[in-house]
Amino acid sequence: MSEERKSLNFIEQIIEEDLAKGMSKNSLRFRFPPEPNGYLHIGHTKAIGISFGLGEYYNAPVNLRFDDTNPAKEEQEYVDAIKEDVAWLGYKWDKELFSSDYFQQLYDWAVYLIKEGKAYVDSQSSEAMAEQKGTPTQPGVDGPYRNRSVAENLDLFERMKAGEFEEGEHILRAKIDMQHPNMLMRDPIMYRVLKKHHHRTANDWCIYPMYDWTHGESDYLEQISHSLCSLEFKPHRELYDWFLDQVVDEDKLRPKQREFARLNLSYTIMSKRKLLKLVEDGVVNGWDDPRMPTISGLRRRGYTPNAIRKFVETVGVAKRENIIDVSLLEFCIREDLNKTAPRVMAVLNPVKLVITNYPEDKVEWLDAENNQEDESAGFRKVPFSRELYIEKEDFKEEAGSKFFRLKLGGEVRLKNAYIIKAESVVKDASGEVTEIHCTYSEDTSRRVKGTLHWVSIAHAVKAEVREYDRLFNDEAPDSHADKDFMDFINPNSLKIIEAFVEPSLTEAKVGDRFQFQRLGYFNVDDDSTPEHLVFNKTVGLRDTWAKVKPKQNTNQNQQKQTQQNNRSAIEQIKSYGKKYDRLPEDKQAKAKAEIQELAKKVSYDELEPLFNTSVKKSGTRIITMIALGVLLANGLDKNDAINSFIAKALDDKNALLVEEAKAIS
RNA sequence: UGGCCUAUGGUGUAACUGGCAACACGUUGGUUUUUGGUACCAAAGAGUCUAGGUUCGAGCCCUAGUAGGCCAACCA
Repeated sequence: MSEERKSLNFIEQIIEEDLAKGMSKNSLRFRFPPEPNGYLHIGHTKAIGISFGLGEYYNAPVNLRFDDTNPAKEEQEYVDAIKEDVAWLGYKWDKELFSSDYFQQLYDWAVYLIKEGKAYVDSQSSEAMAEQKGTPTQPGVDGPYRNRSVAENLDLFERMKAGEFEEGEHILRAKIDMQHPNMLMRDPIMYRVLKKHHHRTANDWCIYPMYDWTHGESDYLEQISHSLCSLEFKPHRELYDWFLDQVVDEDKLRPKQREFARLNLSYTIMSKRKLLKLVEDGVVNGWDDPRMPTISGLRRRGYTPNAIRKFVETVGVAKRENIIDVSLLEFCIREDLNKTAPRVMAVLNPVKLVITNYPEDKVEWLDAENNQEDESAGFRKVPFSRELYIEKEDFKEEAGSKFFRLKLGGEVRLKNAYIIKAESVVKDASGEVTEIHCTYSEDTSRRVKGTLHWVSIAHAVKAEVREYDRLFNDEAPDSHADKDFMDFINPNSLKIIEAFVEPSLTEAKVGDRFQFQRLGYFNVDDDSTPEHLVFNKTVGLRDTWAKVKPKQNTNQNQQKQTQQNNRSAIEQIKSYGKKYDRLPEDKQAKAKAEIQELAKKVSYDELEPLFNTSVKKSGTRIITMIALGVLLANGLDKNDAINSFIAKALDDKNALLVEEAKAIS
């Protein structure tokens, strides 16, 4: 019995340390603080997963706090959508709170700061203030209003609150240090006048606190123990702490801000602003378009909360910039759906197949297993008849032995039904195959290589299938300085197909998820009605055949292959270097002989760069030495570079290296 | 007067705090299979950004570089 040690990420380690230092487990408290100015996306699921995950792990409360300090951008619609998304992911928040709940407290504290001489009203234009602020490499200078009297500041601030001034006339700033190396500390703005309707406080306020002034104090008011946010807030931490210093009571818990790297996904964008543009420009059909990386988009696409939570868990938490491959997300949804999605048959790109020895008016209702991964899923009936549809892709008149599907004279199994043999084809004027004529045999026990899905033409139901491709053609569409992300939009991200599905699907409900056998996972779209079924392709099955196909009929690959085999001798020698000095003696001797053989094909110019190999990589230096020995034996003259390489090796700690160096010195 | 952060296979995250660089995805083989899916087995792929240093021993500690990121909204 050995204790499994779960490796902790750096945030969990911080918490464990705090706990070890005496913090009570009961005082652990987290929060997820979205601004209600847009829809949540896959990037947010990481932040959600971290804070709510910690809450579940430590059985600690997690607040859902809407950071609603900018009425110009925020709307109730977004509050509702965010709540729906977080709930859908399966997380339960302790309290639903709003930064606007604290407007009065924040105001009172601001007045206190003014009285303490730590805040003042500035009455310049934003341009003038920006100029005084300096740049990251240049210090700022004090503005003309910095030393207003407390009385004057108090009077002005009260009048700001009373609505006596227009937007932009005055602001309240903290008085810190205009020369501070951290620009956020150069007298940051605490309040601005905004004569806007707020979705919760309506017109009660016309001054609104800024993020920095609000966030830490809100965390403190809620007694959040660990305030987790993404890396770009790191520079804010100093200010977060400064603001906290002004108001904290020593007896109360003082929140800690810690930062993690945000999630980036290849081929997608994560900025609310850019996502909004896709919606506004009609590139997609709304925030919940199945191509969108929003949670609502993924939900509509057929993703499950389980899959998303698994994904977030798998990507981990660290501090380095990352771009996660979409294939990981796809793996997570396939893994979940494989276990849960009922299998059905649907043909997306049909060709007619006639079973000539099957009676014309006969129909059989055959048993089909709903999900072989789940015994409790049971069976259903599917109708079989003389005329079927199969996928065009599944038939070729002639094909090689690697093609497991139907070809003339060949046999395949029809899933849940019989084995058939293709006898002949009917073609139209252009030579296109319009019908495949087959014979069937009722003996299903025989082994045949391929199995095809199918639908009975007479019983098939027409359905609209929406197939999606990535929205962008570039791996990181918004990371190009010289190009706009809109330049990378994939014009073919949506393909609408008229498909034929088995009749059991007429009973499918909006949101139901299926595996269309051999094709992928599909769910019933919100637009679907019993009269007009609409499916979204969530994700395809893993398809190793698709990878094999392009390789055939090009010998480019073969050329590549031979190039690989001819992979320069020097490369092969280098690969020995990695392990050489760790090899057992007999294998080492063998490797040495091999290296000496290969070295005959190596030129000095190829070898010389290896002289600079770092001292640590002794293996590489040894194999270089061996190869060099061969070159010298074949008549190469020693030069300065060679001499110094050998000299250095003779002084090395590695005995093997010294030995090889001695042999040729 | 610049400050701060980061650097480990193709990708992401580990390495019990100085002791054989592991796990997952992906890739390549193979076995099983009424899904070219799933499951299972195996392999390839990293001397841990560079150069020094400390140490019996460094991915981890120290020094100096290099590269990338963040910070100059009355946004969050």
